[in-house]
Amino acid sequence: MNQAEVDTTQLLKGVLDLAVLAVLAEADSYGYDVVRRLRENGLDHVGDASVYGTLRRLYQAGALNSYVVPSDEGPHRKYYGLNNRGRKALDQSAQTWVSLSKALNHLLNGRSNGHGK
Amino acid sequence: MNQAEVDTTQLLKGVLDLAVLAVLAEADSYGYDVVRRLRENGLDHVGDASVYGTLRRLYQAGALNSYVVPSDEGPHRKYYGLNNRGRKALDQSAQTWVSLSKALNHLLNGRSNGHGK
DNA sequence: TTGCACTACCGCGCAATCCGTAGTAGTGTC
DNA sequence: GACACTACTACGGATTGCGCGGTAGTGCAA
Repeated sequence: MNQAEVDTTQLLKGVLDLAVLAVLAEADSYGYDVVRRLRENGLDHVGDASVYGTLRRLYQAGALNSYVVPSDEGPHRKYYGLNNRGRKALDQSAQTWVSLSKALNHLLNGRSNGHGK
Repeated sequence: MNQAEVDTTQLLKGVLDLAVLAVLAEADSYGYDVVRRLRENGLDHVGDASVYGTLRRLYQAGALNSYVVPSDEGPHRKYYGLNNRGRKALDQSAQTWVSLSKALNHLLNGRSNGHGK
């Protein structure tokens, strides 16, 4: 409550889309698996519901196409994959990210840090 | 509306706190000036209301102290500065940021990009 | 005087989105 | 029948940035 630190949650807010897009760029995938890959890549605290939500949003935005694949070891899987729009979106988002990322790092380095205990 | 790109707005959501903290780490400042510095550093689209809000939130969270300085060329200025808590918060937030930033970049580089345009 | 621009700050309501919890459903195992 | 794992969905809650508009003080020009 009275913590002033930035919460991962808040950071994730703008970044999840990008992360999911990036994961899907590697290979088509379904929700459950996306969550796993995200976690393997350092996004530990991602809730599954967030990912499913993101997936659906991106799909509705026209960035993904999807197809259902019956699974041999569980329920069916709803695969998602990038389409043209998705790739463009990834490209743009990546740029936006990089530019903001640079700005932030610049600000953080502006600190005359180094006397850090 | 039907764009799938990441909006700067959403990215800012998690980052504004950090950015403001970083700016204040350089030197005490007041809202109007923080906005200016943020913009000079690449955070172009920051609304002033967002900054004032952030400042107040951080202050209420106990990360900042503030004092009013009468200005000779306009209204008074409400200065804000980092205190101990604020520095710690900045430190922690910066770490969180770096770690997420790394994860993201890792994901983005995972792309076999490079055939760019 | 009146009007305008600039500095400086604040309040309100909106919209977006991530989370936690819980629920549904299919399969396999004990 | 109970449980675990896979896979997806629904719902309400909380946070937070934004746009718009308002209040004030100063200085300049007409």
